[in-house]
Order: sequence, then structure tokens, then C-alpha cells
Amino acid sequence: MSRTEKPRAGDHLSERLATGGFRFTPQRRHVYDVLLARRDHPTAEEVFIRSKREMPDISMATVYNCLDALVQCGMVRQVQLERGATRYCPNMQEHCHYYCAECGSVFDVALPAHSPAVPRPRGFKIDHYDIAVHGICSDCAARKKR
Amino acid sequence: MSRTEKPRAGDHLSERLATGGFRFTPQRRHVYDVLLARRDHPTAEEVFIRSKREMPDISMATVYNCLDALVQCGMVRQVQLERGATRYCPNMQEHCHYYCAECGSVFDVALPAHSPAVPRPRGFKIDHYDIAVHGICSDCAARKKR
DNA sequence: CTAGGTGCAAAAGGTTTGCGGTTAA
DNA sequence: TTAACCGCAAACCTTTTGCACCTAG
Repeated sequence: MSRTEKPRAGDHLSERLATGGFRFTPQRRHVYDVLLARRDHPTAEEVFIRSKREMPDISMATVYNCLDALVQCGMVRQVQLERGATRYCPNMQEHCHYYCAECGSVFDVALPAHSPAVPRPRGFKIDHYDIAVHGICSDCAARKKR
Repeated sequence: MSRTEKPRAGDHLSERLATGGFRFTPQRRHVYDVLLARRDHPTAEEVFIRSKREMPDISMATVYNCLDALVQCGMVRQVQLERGATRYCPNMQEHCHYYCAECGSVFDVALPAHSPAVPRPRGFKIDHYDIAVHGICSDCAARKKR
């Protein structure tokens, strides 16, 4: 192995990738670590920039490849909030995304234990659902009041 | 006025545009009518193609301009379901979007009267929220079973 | 050993912008 | 009358693809 692997303690990234039919590579490990380090819902471009700090030769195509593999094996979720770039979120618990239209920040809010539960139309097999709440965050609301 | 206006009966498009500070134009009327005609959540590109049938000189830039105006004055919602093009939905009632990962179709399901209600974190001013349910529609599920 | 992954560069897809002419109010 | 809007074309941003080389299993 040509690079340090630095496997994070608790996660089972290697196993989860294998289960999904994907190989474990240093790039996938690193992209996932980048997402875990700051849970601020970065775009692929932002993940690319952060990844290059420790892995200068990584390419944009590889970042997309890694993100897609992580999404397909259930370690990461895509978050679509507005026209423009997709964001990525490594929080797999049930939660909604609060998006501030003023400053663009996104934060997670866990859903109550017995979650709202969307309607289950006959025949439709639900895989997962995403709740995106749009509005103004408290910081921006305060700033605008003045 | 250089074009037929064909104002639809019930809606108050002209007034709603004016309230939002927008002008009423034949293009905006037509783009909105195109959305109402088939509520299948088309992309801007698809709206452009359909609009050109009756208004051959309309441009893509104008379609985006019209869609944005309609969104800003509360007549249309943007729907972000996957990487790629944004879709547009003229249904302003509370509902969620069911997206079939197999065939790409999207359909609306009204939310129960006393809707799920997302958490309301202190200070965050909610404007609206979007619920997107991903899965396999009944047609595709049946087809795959065989 | 080899299917799958990587890095690079070019292409494709989707959206925005600048500009000269037109029009709703 | 005039700020807003239109159509066109070019620019811009995001994502995908093709290809030669490499590597995890």
C-alpha cells in the first residue's frame, strides 16, 4: 500500500464498500474523512479543495467517483437545496436540513423518534426521503433586524 | 399588445406578478400555462420546448426569467431531486414529491391536513419546506418483478 | 492476474450574463 | 416616458466521459 491508510476508529468503511461491491482505496478513505471532519455540507468542489491539502494529486473525477461510491453504499447522502452544486452529508441518521437563503449555511436537525412519516402510497417502494427547510437562520435574522 | 393574452380563468397571475414587483408579459402567462397544462414537473429545457410550440421565438433565457419570476411571486416551486436539472411545479398546496429512481417520474402526494410539521428550531424563520421521497414507483416495481 | 479505480483533459449539461432593441404600465 | 423585459450569443459553473496507467483483492 503506497499511502497511509489512517482508518478511523468506529466506522466500517472498508466493509461497507465491499458489501456494495466497491474497492477500498486511500482516496475513498480520505474523501470520507474530509466529510466527517467538518459536517458543513460541502459541495464536490469544496471536498476536492480540502482533499488536496493532504492528497495533492487527487482529481475532481476521483472526488465524484468517491462521493458516488459512498452514496451508493449508504455512508453519505446527497443534499439538493438550490440550483447549482450538490452538497454531501455524512450524517445518516434521520434528520432534516435547514438552509439559510441569506448566508447559504446548512444545518442538521434530528427528527423526533417517531418521525413525521410521509404518506406511503400503495405500490411505491420508499428508499429514503429528504426534508429541506428553507428560511433565514437566527444570525442572519438578527443582522437584518438592525 | 402584440400577442393573444389568453388569461386563464381562476388564477390571478397578473395581480400576483404585480404584487411581487414584476410585469405581466405574454411570455410569463404562457410559461405558467405550460406548467399548468401537464403537471409532470418538467425541467427548464422541457418548458422551453413546450413553450416554443405556441411561441416559437421565446428564448431559454426568457424561460429562466419567467420561471424565476413565477417562483419569486409564489406561483411555482422549484424541485431539486437529483444531480442535474431543476424541475418546476405549479402546485402550491402542501405536498411531497415521490421520485422514481427507475423511470425518473415524479408525482405529488398531498400532505394530511395537520401536516407532519418539521421541527422549529429557535430563531430560524421558516419560509417553506420541501419533502422529496425517493424510491421505486409501482409500475417499475411490477416490471422488475417479472 | 484483472476488474475496477485513478488522474488528466476534453466534452457535455445546465444556468447566467451582457447587450441592443422592445414593451408594459 | 422609462425601467423592466425580451431574444440572442457567449460565458460560466458543475458534472460526466474517454483513455492510458495503476492497484486492491
